[in-house]
Parts: sequence; C-alpha cells; structure tokens
Amino acid sequence: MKITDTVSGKKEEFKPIGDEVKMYVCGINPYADAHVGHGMSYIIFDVVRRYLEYRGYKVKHVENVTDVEDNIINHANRQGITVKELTEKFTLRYFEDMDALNILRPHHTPKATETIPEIINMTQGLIDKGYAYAVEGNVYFRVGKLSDYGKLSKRSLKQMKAGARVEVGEAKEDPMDFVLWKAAKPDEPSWDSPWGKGRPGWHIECSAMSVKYLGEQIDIHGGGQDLVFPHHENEIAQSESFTGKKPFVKYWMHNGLLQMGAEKMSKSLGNLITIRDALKKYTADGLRVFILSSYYRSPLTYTDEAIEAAQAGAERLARVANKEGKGGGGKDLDEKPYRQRFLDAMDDDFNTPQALAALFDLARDINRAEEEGMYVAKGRETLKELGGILGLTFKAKDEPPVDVKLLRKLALSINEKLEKTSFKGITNGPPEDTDAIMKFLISLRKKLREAKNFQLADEIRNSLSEIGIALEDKPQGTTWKRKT
RNA sequence: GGCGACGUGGCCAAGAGGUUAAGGCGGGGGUCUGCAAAACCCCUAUUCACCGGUUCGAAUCCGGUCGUCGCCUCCA
Repeated sequence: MKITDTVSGKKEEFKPIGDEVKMYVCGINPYADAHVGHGMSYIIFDVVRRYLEYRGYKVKHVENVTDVEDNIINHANRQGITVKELTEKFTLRYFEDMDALNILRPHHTPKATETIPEIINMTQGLIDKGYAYAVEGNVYFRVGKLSDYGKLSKRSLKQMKAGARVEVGEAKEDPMDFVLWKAAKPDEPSWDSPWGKGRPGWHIECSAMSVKYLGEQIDIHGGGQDLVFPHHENEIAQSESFTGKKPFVKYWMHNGLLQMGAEKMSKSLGNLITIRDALKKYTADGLRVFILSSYYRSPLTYTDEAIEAAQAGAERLARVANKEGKGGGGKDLDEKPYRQRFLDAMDDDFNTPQALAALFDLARDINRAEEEGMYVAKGRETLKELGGILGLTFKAKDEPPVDVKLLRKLALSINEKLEKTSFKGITNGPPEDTDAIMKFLISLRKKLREAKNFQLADEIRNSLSEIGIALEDKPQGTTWKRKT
C-alpha cells in the first residue's frame, strides 16, 4: 500500500519501521466544543487506523490533549474558572463527540499537564546539546543551528525572514527561534523547572509524548494541513535534535481543511458548526460518507446540500446492509470484485471516494441479484465488513419519538369513521401505546384494502404521514417507521 | 511579498497520457404496486476554467492568463 508523505510530496510504499505501526495524531486544545473540521481530521485518521488493522498491522495510536496554552488560559480567565475545570469539561465532551462519530479511541491520550517531567527533560536535553538556550526563564529553540529546518513545510529561514509577519521576539537570538518553555506570568498555571516556574511552549508536548509513548522514531504522524507550519516543522526540529535520529516520522500525513463558505472552518474565525450541532441534523454515517467522498488531502466545503446528499447515500447503504433475507437459493452473488476494488482503492493512499464507489456498486448489485433470486447473504456481509473499515455503523438515524397523543387522536377519528361502514373498530377506544395502535391501524388498513376500500385505507396512510409516520407495503406485509 | 494546492455534468466528487470520463445526490422516463414507498432498469458531460505548446494521441505533461483556497500568527 502507498501513503503520500508530506516531506517528499509523493506516494511512498508503506513499510513500517517495526512490527507495530506507531501512529501519532495531533489532538485538540480543549477550550471549546470540537467542530466538524476537527471531526473530518479524526474521521480520516480513524479510517487510516482501521484500514491498517484490517490489513493485519498491529497499530499503536496516540493522540495528545494539549491542556495548557494561551488560548485555554484566556478562556478560563474570561469564564472565571480554572484551567483544569475548563479543560476537563471540554476533554470529556470531545471524547463524547468522537464516540458519537464512531471514532476508535486512541490507545493513549496523554495530557500535556501530565507530561511535564518529560517535557522538562527534553528541553534540558536540547540545551545540553546546544540546540536551545534559556533567557529570563524562557527557553528557545535555536533554529539557525539546523541546516534542514523547513524540510516539511518547504520553506527556508531566508524566505521566512523576508516575510513581514515574523514577530521580533523578546530576547530571542533570532526572530525565528521558537519557545520551548515559557516563564510563568502571574495567575497562570506553572510548574517548577531548572529555569524557574513556567509552562510548556506549544510544540514541545507533542515531541515529548511521541517519544514517551511511541519511541524515538515513528511511522505515521497525522494532522490537518494547518499544522504543517510551524507546529510539525518545529516538532521535527525538537525531536530529531533531541534524539539525534532521523527521520522522526517516516510518513507525514496531512488532511485538507474543511471550508465554510469561502474560508476554512476554524475556532478563531468563529465560522464553525460543532460536531454536536451537526449530529442533530445528520448521522455519523452521513457525515462520514460526506467526508470520505472526497480525497483526504483535498479541501472540502461544508454545505448542507452536500451533506444531505451524503446522508441520503448513507441511508441507502444502511437499508441494503440491514435488509432481512438472504435472497433466493440461486447461485451466490460474487462479492470478490467489489472487495478487490475496495482494497485497491484503499491501498492507493486511502482513496476513500473510490472505495465508497465500490460499496455503492455492491449495494446496487445486491438488490439486483436479490430480485433475480440469487443468494446475497455473503454480499451483505461484505458490505458491512468493508463499510466497517470506513467506520460506517449502518445504524438508522435516531428516530424522534412518536407523539402518542396525536396518534391516538388519529386512531379515534378513524374509529368514528368506521361506524358508517361495515368494519368494526375498537369499542373501548384505541389502546394507549404506540405499537398497539399501529398494529390496529395496519391490520385495519389491510382489511380495508382487501375490501377495496382504498379511500379509507389511503386516509390512514396519509394521516399517519402527516404526523411523521411512513407506511411501506411489502410482499411480507406492511411495516411502519418514523419519518426523519 | 514568499511557499503550496485547486478549477471535471444542476450540486458534491473520483480519474493524472490511449477502449464507453467512477460513484453519490438531484432531475426525467419506465418496471413493480389498487395507488404509494422501497427496489430495479433507461436517460441526464463528444467533454474536463481559458489560451497556446509537446505528442500518433492530453482532464491528464509544459508555458501563460483568469479565478478560488490554504500556510507564512492561534488553528484538525
């Protein structure tokens, strides 16, 4: 299988360093609810992990929680709560969101605040080797010491200095130097260190955690394209300088960003839709089909129209996957070509759009084969199995509860109309619970249809439709479901 | 200003030198059904932003033009 590596910019044959695939995905800064852009990234790397596992690799997946940094401190202060209260709340909510999207939990989700000794150790190590220096309680990384700084983001120090947006730092030797350890300001969380009280800079926690949980060199490091510079570039600088081993990461994977209108969806721009809000309108499968319909490295624009289309597609797949019956006793539907197409697509740098296309074709051919009397149980199993690699659950949308009062009223009204006919209703009035009323209405409608009283039969169906219940007449009988 | 992407049917989106340009959604027609729903069948891009070039052959490679976006500052 092939994976595009951001450093080379090319598809590279995937060969893990050791027996276990070591995968690190950049996590969140928990000061607000995660938005669909985050969801996109984590869904993509969830699929990467699921596919690697499907291919027989043992995967160790680590994702950080950066629970101390400027934004968090600002938000906590503004809300008048502690950093810990804020981050614990949103970390919990984040994992609830991930669960709701059917994203597998990483094996470790370390917090920056619980990795302080390792961060201090790495910072000290960088000072000892001459890659970093302390000034007034701050520790900076000496970027000029590296000849290959910029190899990930494809930029040179010269270029960057020419740009107008480099902040000329406090007591830095060079404006491009970045901070590893920040001296504490009043009212900030801080830890004791060789340089006085302080807290970690932004990039160092990922390097420290990666080394701690996965070792000095890892296979896959993932994140959104907006992390390429400076975050990942600086991680490389820190990690490779500290361990002396290159490369820190064998395959850098970056997903394209979710656009909202003309701009990317982001916390700072405020143009976001939270995962929670999106899940009120769409299912996890719907969002996954939306995201996986596009190649992961390309940007994608959030529009209700596009997600509704994906939702409709996801529902169709679910209907096929969940349909009862194995088809006729004829010969088997041959599911192998679809499986092969799926695997070929996924092997080619996780080409999920083509993998999905194979699933849609399989779904159609299951239905077709079934109509022709073929045996399709294996096809259905394959659909569920391959869909599972994409993290699809094939679960129906959570159905809103039926309004029993309205349903009873409807049944009473039908009951009254029966008095003018030869049909018998329920003398004591309709029962109290939904299932019993539906059972009554469906069996009544069956009799009406048999007696060719289509007018009243259709009135039942239409009235039910008005209160959000859909009837489907099938050869085996009539079923009902809540309309969504 | 520097670096990097991208522009394919009504909408979303694959394809990256060569048989009929995937798939989803939507739309039109049909089969099934008392009528619906679901499902299935058929149709819905002679054409891939525009202009040149390379080639026997180009959405696919090269040059230019226009347009959109990302990064260069916190960000998945």
